[in-house]
Amino acid sequence: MPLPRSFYARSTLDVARDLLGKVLVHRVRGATTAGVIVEAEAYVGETDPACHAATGPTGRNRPMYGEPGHAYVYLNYGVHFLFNIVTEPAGHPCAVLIRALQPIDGLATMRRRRAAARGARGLPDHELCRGPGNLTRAMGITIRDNRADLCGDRLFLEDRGVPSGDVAWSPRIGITAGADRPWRCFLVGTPSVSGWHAGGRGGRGAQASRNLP
DNA sequence: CGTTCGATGCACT
DNA sequence: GTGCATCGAACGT
Repeated sequence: MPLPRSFYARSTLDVARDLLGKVLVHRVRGATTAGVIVEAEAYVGETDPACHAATGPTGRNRPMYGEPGHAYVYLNYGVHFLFNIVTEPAGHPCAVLIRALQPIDGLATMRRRRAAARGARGLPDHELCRGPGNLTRAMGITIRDNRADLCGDRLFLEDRGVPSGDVAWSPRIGITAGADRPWRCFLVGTPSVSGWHAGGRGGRGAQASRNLP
């Protein structure tokens, strides 16, 4: 059962944190894939220099200005689709980037898609949806899913009561502008989480906390 | 281990 | 024409 739109129509940082432990489900051509969200990043409106809305409304970022609970998907580096979830009431151009999943349904489909893309074969389960570009590939999410209503029955999120572990916040990965804002959150100790972990090498300031940054 | 770098498409200036 | 919210192969230490 999809999460209600009210779930998304809240503060982006709250939604990002609450998405951890929720399950992303994609049904396409009879194949279902699903995974638990273990890592996400908040992009918070026109005043956030890393947010696509920092330049004001454009053709690309238009979905962010619309109703919450919709997908914002775009092609990045000409290679990878990145999947975002639009948050906050319409008119507030905010979204949460999903960066990693713990796969739970359709592992064989995921493995086939990853292998078809780059010939990546024999991947361990925890690498199938590790990283924002990898998870869209494994889940079969493409530009066709841009603006999809996540309150429908094709691409949606649901609460399966997965026990959520400790949450940590850190700076966002792969950006330059706005790199000082600790708006990446993840479940500590989950092998599917991309990049560096709290307390991991580099010690780049991840804070273990259930609270907001 | 670590860092660099090419692939590849398109939105935006 | 410039610059990416990436990935992983290839190289250096």
